Amino acid sequence: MKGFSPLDPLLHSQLRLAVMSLLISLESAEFTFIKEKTGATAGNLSVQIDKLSTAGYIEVIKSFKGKKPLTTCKVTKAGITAFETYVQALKNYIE
Amino acid sequence: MKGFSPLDPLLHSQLRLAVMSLLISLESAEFTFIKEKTGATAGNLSVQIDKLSTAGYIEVIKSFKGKKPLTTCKVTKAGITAFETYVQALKNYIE
DNA sequence: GTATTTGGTTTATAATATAAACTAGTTTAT
DNA sequence: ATAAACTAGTTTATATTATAAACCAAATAC
Repeated sequence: MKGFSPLDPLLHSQLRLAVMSLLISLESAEFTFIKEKTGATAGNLSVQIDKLSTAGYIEVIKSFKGKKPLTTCKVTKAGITAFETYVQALKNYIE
Repeated sequence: MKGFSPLDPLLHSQLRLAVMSLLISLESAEFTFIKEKTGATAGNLSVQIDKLSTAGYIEVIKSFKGKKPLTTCKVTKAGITAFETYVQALKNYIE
């Protein structure tokens, strides 16, 4: 019978999962790009990126593109591992 | 690029997803059985079953086993469809 | 009889997600 | 040069969700 191992609550969120999914396939991405691709509001995205960053799942790099502030996100080793673990756990639920 | 179609919030919950997963493979199951398999507390399970039932994803049948109350859950057609849709959407995030 | 267990439900609290309001600075138009 | 509108976010407040604690009624065990 199935195991139903716990699902990392940090990843079990539509927006955070989408962000991680994007970052894993792209290595790194800009805030505005992620915002577009996910359709999230800036506020929500800012909060969720902060959570992923605090958890050490992503790295947030603040710089400037010309004179405008630029926030770039990059997935970390820990983030990739967590994502893979989450996906494996999920499979117990959906297969 | 990936689509990130929305994930049915009713199914995007660890416990409710586990309940649906169980019911889909077993057709129907008793409250106590689901409680054991999922490791949920009775209170939490009661609430989540109620939500799935209100949504029409499961049918809840109340009867008696001898003299004790017996709650049996059965997945509905709508529930199966919703689950399948959820799984397809999820694949955009995790593949 | 009374204490405990079974099979739950209801209600309260904690956690999360989301949106609205705000900050700081830039570009554009007048 | 200054006001209006835009970019790129952050902070804070609110709504929603998840979870747990407290409760209830009946049955069984002592």
